[in-house]
Amino acid sequence: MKKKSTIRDVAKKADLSLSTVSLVLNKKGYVSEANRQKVLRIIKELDFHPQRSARGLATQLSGNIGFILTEDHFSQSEPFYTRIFLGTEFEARKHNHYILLTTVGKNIKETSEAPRFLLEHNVDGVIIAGKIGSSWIKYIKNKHLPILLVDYVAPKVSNITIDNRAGAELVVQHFLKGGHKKIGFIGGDLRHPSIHERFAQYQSVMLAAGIIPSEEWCNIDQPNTTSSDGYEAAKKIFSGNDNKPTAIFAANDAMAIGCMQYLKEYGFRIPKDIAIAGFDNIEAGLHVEPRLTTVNVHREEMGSLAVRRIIEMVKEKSGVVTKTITPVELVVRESCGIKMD
Amino acid sequence: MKKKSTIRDVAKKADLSLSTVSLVLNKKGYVSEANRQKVLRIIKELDFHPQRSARGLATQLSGNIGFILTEDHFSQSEPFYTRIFLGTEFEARKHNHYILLTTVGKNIKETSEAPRFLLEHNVDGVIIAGKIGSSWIKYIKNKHLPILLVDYVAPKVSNITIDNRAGAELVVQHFLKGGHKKIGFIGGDLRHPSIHERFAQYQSVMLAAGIIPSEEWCNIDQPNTTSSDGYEAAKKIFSGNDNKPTAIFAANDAMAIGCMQYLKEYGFRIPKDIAIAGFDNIEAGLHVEPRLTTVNVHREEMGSLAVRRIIEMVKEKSGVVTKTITPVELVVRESCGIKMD
DNA sequence: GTAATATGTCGAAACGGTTCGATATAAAAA
DNA sequence: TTTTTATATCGAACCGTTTCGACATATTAC
Repeated sequence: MKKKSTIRDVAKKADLSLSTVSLVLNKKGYVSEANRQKVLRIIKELDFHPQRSARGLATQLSGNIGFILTEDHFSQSEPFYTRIFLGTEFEARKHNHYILLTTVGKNIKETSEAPRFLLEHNVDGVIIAGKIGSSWIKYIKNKHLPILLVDYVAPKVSNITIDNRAGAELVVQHFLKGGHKKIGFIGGDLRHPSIHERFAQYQSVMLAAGIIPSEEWCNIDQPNTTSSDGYEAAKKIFSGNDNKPTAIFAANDAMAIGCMQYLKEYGFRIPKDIAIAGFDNIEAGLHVEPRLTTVNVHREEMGSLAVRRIIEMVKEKSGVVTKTITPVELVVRESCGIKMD
Repeated sequence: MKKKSTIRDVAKKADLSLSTVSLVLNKKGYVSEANRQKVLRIIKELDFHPQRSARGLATQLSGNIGFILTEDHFSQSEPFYTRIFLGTEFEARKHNHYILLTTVGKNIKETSEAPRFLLEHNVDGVIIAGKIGSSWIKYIKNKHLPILLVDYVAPKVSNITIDNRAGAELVVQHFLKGGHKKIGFIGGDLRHPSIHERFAQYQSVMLAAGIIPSEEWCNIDQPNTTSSDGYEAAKKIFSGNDNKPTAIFAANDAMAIGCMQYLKEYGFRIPKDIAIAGFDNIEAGLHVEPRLTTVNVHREEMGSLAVRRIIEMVKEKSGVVTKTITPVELVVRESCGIKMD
C-alpha cells in the first residue's frame, strides 16, 4: 500500500531534524527526554525501520557476521555445527545482526573463489566452526577482519572451545568407578585438537589411576570420526584379539554408535560385555539401544557466545586474542551400565 | 594495508567517468569493447568489488534472499531441509546473492517478532521450506515480497514440490512386483501435503492393483514423522494383530528407520518377514542394517531451483504463480529383498 | 557577573554506488 | 544531403542513513 517510511518522514512528523531522530535511533548524543519519547512514538506509528543498506553505507559496517563451515562439516548427517550455527542465529537477532552462512573447501585453493561476503566487505567479522585449513585463516586475517574460531584452535586467533579434557576425565572416571580397568579409546583425525585433547586426557587419567592403557584396547587410526569410522575401529579392536577392553570411550557419539553397531552384530552385549560412552550428546544417542552415555556439549550456547564475542571484537578493534572454554557435563544413560550415586 | 578501492578509483585510473564504469559493472547500456576491457582489467588490478550497501541503497534491492524454516524443522536431527538450504546457498553464490537463514515459530503469534530481514526490508524475496502457518504467509505477502514455498503448498503462492505421487507409485509397484499383497503404510501429520500425497497415491495404486488396503496394515495417526513416530506406528500394527502386512511403506525414511528398530527388537527379520521402504533417501538409510530402500529426492537441486525461481520473481514483479514439481527415483537396497531387473 | 561547561538541536557533508537525461559522434535510412 | 537511429560517454541527482561542527541555551564554577 503505502511506501516504506524513512527517517525523513519521522523527522517531519516529529517536527525535528534528521540528526535528532538519528541520535534517538542510535542512543547517542543529547536528546531531551520529551523529544526522545515523541520520536519513539512516531517511529512506532509509522512502523519505521532504518534501512540496512543506508546505514551500512554511512557507518561502513554491514551488520553482518560471516559464518564459515567446511563443506564436509556441513554435510555431516549429524548436525553438530549446524546447532552451533543455530545458536549464532538466535543471538545475532538480539543484537540486530545477520549471520551469513557459507561453506568452503578445506583449503582456499580447492574452491574457485573466496566467499563473496569477504570480497564485498559485507561482513564485519567472521566465525569459523570446526577444523579449517590455515590458508583460509591467513586469507581472512589479511582482510583485517576479526576472526573467531569455534571448536578449533590456531595460533594468535581468538577461539571458543569445548572443555574436552574435563569431559574425557568425567568419562574415564565414570568407567573406573564402575570397576572397569581395561578401558579403550577409539578415535580418528587426531589432528583435530578436540579429538586430540580427549585422547590425551584419557591417557593421563588412566595413568593417574595406575593403569597403562594397552594399545590393543585402542584404535585411533581412522581417517574421520563418523559412525562408519567407529564401526571400523571396533572391528580392529574386537576381531581376533585376546586382550579385549571391557569399556570403550569413543572420541564422539557418531563413532560410539558405529562401534555399538559392530558390537551388536557380533553378539557382544552392551553394557554387559562391553560398556561404551561417547562425546557430544547428539540426538542419535537417544535413539540407540541401549541409550548412549555421553558428554553434553552446549552447542547453541557456544554459538551465542561466539556472536557476543565477535561483536565485541568488531567494536574494540583492539585485537586482543581471547580463548574461551565452555563447560561440559556427563550424561549417564544405559550404555555404561553404571549407576550414578 | 591500502584502503578498499571504490568505483571512483577505477574510473580515475581508467580515465573514464563513474557512469561508464558502472555500466561495465552492470552489463548495461553501451560501452565500447576497448573501454570495457580496460575497465575490467583495472578492476582486477585494484581488486575492486562494488560495495553491497552502496549498491543496495542505490537500487533499493538488498541482493539478499530470506530463507525461513520453522524451528522444529530446523532442529530435526536429519537435515532434510538443511540440505535444501545448502542448495540455495550454492546457487545464490552464482547469482551474487546472499541467503539469510532464519527460524520462526509455527505461527506468527508464537514468536515475539518477525524476522528482522522482513522488518528492515533487507531481502528481495523469501523462500519458505516445509510446512508453515498461514499467518506467516499472509504477513509476508502483505509486505509485497515475492514468496516461494519449497515442499509445501498454499493457495495462490508459487511453490516447488516433490513428485510424491510418482515416488509412492514406484515404491508400491516395487513391492507388488516382489509379490507382496499385504502392503501397509505408516505415516504421521497427514496435513502436510507431501505426506498426504504419498498416502493417497499408495491407496490408489493398491486399488488399481485390485487390493483393498486393510486398515490393520496401516497407521497414520502419529503426530509427526520422526523415527520414534515410526517406532510407535510399528508397535500399533505389529503388536497383537493377526492380519499383519508383509511390507511397509513408510511416509519417510525417519519413520522407516524407527519402524525397523521396532521390528528388529521384536524378532522380525527384514526383509524376510517384513519388507520395508521409506522416502527421502536420507543418509541414515545407508547406515541401518539392512540398508533402506527408498525414494531419492533431489534436495540440493530443489534449493538451487528455488533460488533461480525467486530471483526471476524479483525481476519480473509480475506475480504469476508457478508450481514446479521435481522428479524422484527409486533407490533399491536390501530392506525390500527384491531384485531389480 | 562573567567564564567555562553541559545539554539540546540542526544543517550539511559524507558514504559508494546507479541511473536519467544531455551531448557527441558514427552509421543507416530517407 | 538531410534526417533518423544506434553507439558511446559523461555530469548530476539520488538512494537513506550517520556524524561532525556550529550554534543556542541552560547550568555550574569562579
